[in-house]
Parts: sequence; C-alpha cells; structure tokens
Amino acid sequence: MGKSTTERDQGAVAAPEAGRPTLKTIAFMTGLGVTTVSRALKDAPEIGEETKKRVQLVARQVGYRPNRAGVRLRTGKTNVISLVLNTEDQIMGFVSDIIYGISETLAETPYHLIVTPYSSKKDPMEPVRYVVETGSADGIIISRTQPDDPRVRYMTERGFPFATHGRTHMGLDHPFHDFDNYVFGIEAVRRLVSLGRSRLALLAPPSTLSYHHHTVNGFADGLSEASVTEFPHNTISIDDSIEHIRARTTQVMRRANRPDGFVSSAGAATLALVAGIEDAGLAVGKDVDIVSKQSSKLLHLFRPAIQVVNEDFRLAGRELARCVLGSIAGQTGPALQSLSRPSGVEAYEEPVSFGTPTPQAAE
Amino acid sequence: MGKSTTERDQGAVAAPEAGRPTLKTIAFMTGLGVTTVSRALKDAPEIGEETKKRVQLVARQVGYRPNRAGVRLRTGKTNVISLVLNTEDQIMGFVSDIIYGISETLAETPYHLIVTPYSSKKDPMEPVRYVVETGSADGIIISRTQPDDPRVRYMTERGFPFATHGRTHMGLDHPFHDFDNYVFGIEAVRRLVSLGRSRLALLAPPSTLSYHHHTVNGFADGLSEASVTEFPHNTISIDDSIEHIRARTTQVMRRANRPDGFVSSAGAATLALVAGIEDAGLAVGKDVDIVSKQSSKLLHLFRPAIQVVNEDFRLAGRELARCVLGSIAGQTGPALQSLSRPSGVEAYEEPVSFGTPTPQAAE
DNA sequence: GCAGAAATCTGTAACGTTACAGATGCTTGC
DNA sequence: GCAAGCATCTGTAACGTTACAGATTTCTGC
Repeated sequence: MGKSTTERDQGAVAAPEAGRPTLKTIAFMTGLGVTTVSRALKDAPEIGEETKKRVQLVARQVGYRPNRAGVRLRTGKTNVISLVLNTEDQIMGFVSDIIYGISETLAETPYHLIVTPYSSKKDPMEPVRYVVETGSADGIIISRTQPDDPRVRYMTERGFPFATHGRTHMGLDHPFHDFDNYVFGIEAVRRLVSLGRSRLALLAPPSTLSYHHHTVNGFADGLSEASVTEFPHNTISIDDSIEHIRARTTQVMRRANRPDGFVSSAGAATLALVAGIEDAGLAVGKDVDIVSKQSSKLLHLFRPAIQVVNEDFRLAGRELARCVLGSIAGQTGPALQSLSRPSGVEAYEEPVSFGTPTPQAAE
Repeated sequence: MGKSTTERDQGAVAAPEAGRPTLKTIAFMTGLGVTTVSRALKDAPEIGEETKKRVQLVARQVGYRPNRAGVRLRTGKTNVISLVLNTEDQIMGFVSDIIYGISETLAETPYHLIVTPYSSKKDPMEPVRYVVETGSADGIIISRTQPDDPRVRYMTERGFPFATHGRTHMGLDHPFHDFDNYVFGIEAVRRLVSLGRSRLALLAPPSTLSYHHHTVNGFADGLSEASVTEFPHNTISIDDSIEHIRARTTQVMRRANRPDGFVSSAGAATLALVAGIEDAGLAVGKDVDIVSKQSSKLLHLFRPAIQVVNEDFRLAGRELARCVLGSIAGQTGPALQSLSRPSGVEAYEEPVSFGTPTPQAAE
C-alpha cells in the first residue's frame, strides 16, 4: 500500500481514477508531472518538442477537455460571453439571428454564450452590474444603445470588455457594431422621392436610442436634399404596440394633407403601418409608398409594393462577437468598430461627430 | 510575520483581502470558521440559530455571492441549463420567445441559460454529446423532437436531466412540454368545415418530427369526422423555403380540383402559402380559407381572413424550464409533462399511445 | 575537469467551495 | 464526580487548473 519503490518516483502522479480525463490522467499516462502536461498542452517554449507532441497526442486520444471550473477558479477567466437582452423587445425575432450570428463566431473558440435577460420595466443597468460584479462572463454584448448610455459608462470605468449593438456619442472609444441608419434614412427618402412622393413621414425607433438619431438625421438630410417636406409622425415609434401604430396611422391618413410616403425602421411596425393605411381606405404602392427595413425577408410577401432594405442581424451577431472577443484580448480602436450597410460590412473609418455619421452613401 | 499569538487562534481565518467577498471574508468578519459560514448560509441544522442569523446578515451586507467556479469545481453542479438550438431553424423567431420564457423561470433560481447551437447540416447529437460529456450544464432542453429520438435515448441512458419540446414515442417516460397539435389539427379542420370548405390540404411540419404526426392525425380525424376529403399537399413542409412553398402552392391551386381550405402549422409558411394562392389569382377568405398557427400575432394584419390559432412559445419556455429543473431535482413522471392548448397549459394526464394523443378537445 | 548557462522538467500553493471527520464545551443522568 | 450525549463549531482535504520558484540534467566554454 506504500508508495511504489521505483527509483524514479518523484514525477509519478498518484492515481488513474476513471471518469473524465484530467491533467492528472494524462500526467499518469505519460509519466510526466501535472505542470508539464499543462504547459505542454499550451505549447509553452520551455517544454521539449517531443514531449509536447507526445502529450498532445495522448490528450487527443483520451479526449481531454480542460475543466472549465478549474480554469475559471484558478485564472478568473470564464470563457463566457453574456448577451444582455430586453425581454419585451423585438417581435418578429431578430434576436434569434443575433444569437445565431454570435454563436457562429464563438463556435471556433472556447467561449460559451449565456443569455442574460432583463425586463424593460426594470433597470437596464441591473443585468450588466450583475455580470460585472459577479464576474460571470469575460465580456458583454448589449443592444438598445443610447447616445449617453450608463451601461457603457459603467463598463468603461471598470475596464470591463464589451461591445454595443449601436453607437454612443459619449466621446468614448468603445467596440461596437451598427447598421448605418443614416444611410438608410437618406436612401429611403431618395427612393420615395424617385417614386414621386413628396410628403414623407418617418416611423422611427424610440427617441432614447442612438439609432433614432441616425435615422432621423438621414431622413432629414434626404428631405433637404430634395427640398421635400416632412410630415411629422413622431408621436409614435416602432416600439409602440401594433394596435397603437395602426390606429394612429389611420388617423393621420384620414387628414386632407396626409403623407404619401413612409420610411419605417422595423418590419413588424411596417405591418401595422400598412394596416393603418388600409384602414383609411388607401393602398400601398398607389396612394402611398413605403420604404422599410426588415430582418426576415417577409415583407415583400405581405405587400409586394413595399420597398425593403434588409438588415442582416446574423451578420451583426458575428461582428459583435468579434468585437467583444477583441475587447477581451485587449485590443482597442477602429478595428473593433464596424458599420454595416445593406450591401455588407465596412470598417468604421473616421470618428465623425454624432449627428452626421458617414455621410457618403452606400453604392 | 509569525502567527498571531492570541489565545483563540484556531478559528481565526487569515486575511481580509479586498475584492469580491468570499466565505473567507465572512468568516473573518464574524470570527467563525469558513466551514461554519458555508453551513450557516445554507441553513444547516447543526449551526446555532443566532449564528445563522448573524452570518446571513453579514453576507447580505457585504453582498456575498457564492463563486460559481468554486461550487462547480467542488460539487460538479454547474447551475447552468443548456438550450440546444438548430441555427437554420425558424424564421420569424419563436426562438426568442422560448428563450425569454426559460429566462423568466430561471430568473428566480441560481441557474444561467446557455445557448448551444448546431447547424442542421451537422449531427444533432453533437451538441448534446458535448454538454453531457463535458458536464457543461446540469440539464438540457432540446426541440425538434423526433418520435424515436437518439438524443433522448442518449440522455436517458446516461441519466442526464433534460426536457424536450415535443413528445417522443419510445416508451420512455421523460419530461416534455408540447403544444397539442392533435387538437390543433382536428379543430382546424372543424373550423374549415364550418366555413363550408371540403377539399382540405395540410401544410405540415417535416415528417421527421413528432408533431408532424400529431398534426397529421388530428387533421385526419377531423376529416373523417366530417367525411371530408384530403387534398394531398405533402410534398412540402413548413421547413421548406418560402419560395418553394409559394411556387408549389401556386401549382396546386391552378389545378381544376384544387383545395379550398388549408391548415398550416407555422406563421411564416402561411405567408408563403397565401402568396402562392394569390399568385394563382385566388383570394383568401373567398376562394379558399386558411387556419394557421402563429406565435407572433401578425397574421391577422397580413390577411384578416386568415383563421389563427396562437401558440404561446414564451409559455413553452417557462414550462420547459420548469420541467428540466424538476428533472434535475430528481423528479419524474407526469408532473414534468405538460401539454398546452391555445387556451393554456394542462397536465399531461394519461400516457396514451402515440398517434391518438389526448383525444378530448379543448373547450 | 568544472563553473555556469541552457533546456527541460518538477512540486507546491492557491483560486472558493463543501464533505468529512473530528474537536470543544456544556448538559444530563446517576 | 464523571461518562455519555448533545449542540456547535472546527480544520483538512479535495475538486482541476496554473503561477511560481525551484530542481535536475545536459551542454557549453575555457
């Protein structure tokens, strides 16, 4: 029962122990020390070439996978990304696409994706604070970004890695991915104008969110470009209920000097918009034209006359994951900032002042 | 530098150490041993009442949160639920609703939700095997359940807790939540019949999935009830592309003896169906009626004439989380099995043979 | 031949938690 | 007075990993 009396007894690791293989298992099998095995598996320079090969071979053979709890406890690294989501958000699920996009990028890494939801009735800071304070993830992805976002401030102050879906205008240089809603706004107006429309209304995102402003600015610049007037439709936003959007739109469309063109920032809201228009006895493509963003490609089934602009949320997910991984790796700057257009993703070039982002149009 | 020479030196814990509070911190503050603190926080009987109160007070004050890695390493318990998802799945995002539902239930527990995706091009077993083998979660939720599902067999054999969205017919008694698609099928037919329709077609889920059979059986029983004929439309399923469904439907609707009623198992597919019908120059609510399931409440905006049946995926998420938690807690049997109807959830009463589930209709 | 460097390997300790097997002191019974 | 029992509390070890500070051996220069 005593220790084996073999002369080379020092390096010998105690027990084989069935179950999931650990470093100890491999150490036992190779006759090496646990430390050596650990270092060998991460290709450390102070381990002999042949030893590394041998260890890595054995590890592969037995299907070794580092124990996450062990690593996490020792190093503090969780290998987890947290996606913070508003649970009242987003009917018609662009959420699943973002998740799939993130997953695609994370698939080639040791990272897992955990979803941390919050109710919009509660404090949006709460989930962020939870993750940061408990260290339950290495990085956070947030959406519904605001121009002056307390979450961004909080994480920046603490040096906690994150990426935002949407830009801020806080003078902070942080990782983000965003759809260029300025371009969307201006292009949408151009398209409506080219269809002969001249009294244009915008169904915008809620005014608390950054992309509200981008969209509004693009829309406004489009209007002045063509010397066309805006029809104010800003008592509602795409976050309002279907019923509300519908009813309000009907009201508006019954006025004498009603709008003849709409720009809508969300697919589901567009459905309500169309319903409201039709409730007023008017027809899309005839009495009125609509340019709408959409994530799923369903609007043209709904009313073929709707002009659609696709926003690829799976792409956004991939980009956001890339950004947050970069942030975790300590990178900063423009490499972690990107804008996407209907046509694709582009690097975010010059940090322009908020309000006139990337004035050049997509082509 | 030597140990303090206070007489009562035994119980004294070494250092305060700034940062996140641990058991050690509380032990130091209370003058108790780490073990005592640990036991006190979980209300163990061998700890004095007053001590427990004191420890719990201090813990609350300093905002103590057990270190997940520590617990996980020591006990093997991850406090994680894994949701396994097919990334090609489900346009129009019922996925987000399921996630939100699960989150609602998990919110009151220490559990986190991690999303483990797989591509449908790959082996659906792979993510399940990964989670089970690496022990990266305490329980798994799967969807796209098949009548004879290898994942269910695998997890059952290994005694790994799980819940399925959808039933199996493997003679295994496992936790599940399901929508009663038999009732949907039969009720859908009844509704079409009551609208005077008699040549009915079913746009069903793919035949590999369990709920295909439930739906088909309900549909068939509805037909024979009313002595109405089926119009075979089974070369396509709701998993086919929008374009494919649309084109195929148009073909079918151009035949002389075309169907005059449709039952559709998914909202997005219904959009394609309608497009196909209209491509053939026919109108929903006039030439043809449709009864469709939907998760988001958007179909009535699309074509008000569509008869809709709502499937609440947020509810499904809540139920699935409840089931898998029960499974983790060692529960078994009917308490972890539930069916939902448009009207709500019901316990799954008698284990009926596959093919004739819960024949009583919702009322 | 030998000091010293280089190359390669090693054990120990620690991360925070809990199972386990005691300790300690106070009652109780007789 | 004291054994036995009880109520409370305790330290140690272990989960799997890695940082650290050595060990050991071999190679080099002179």
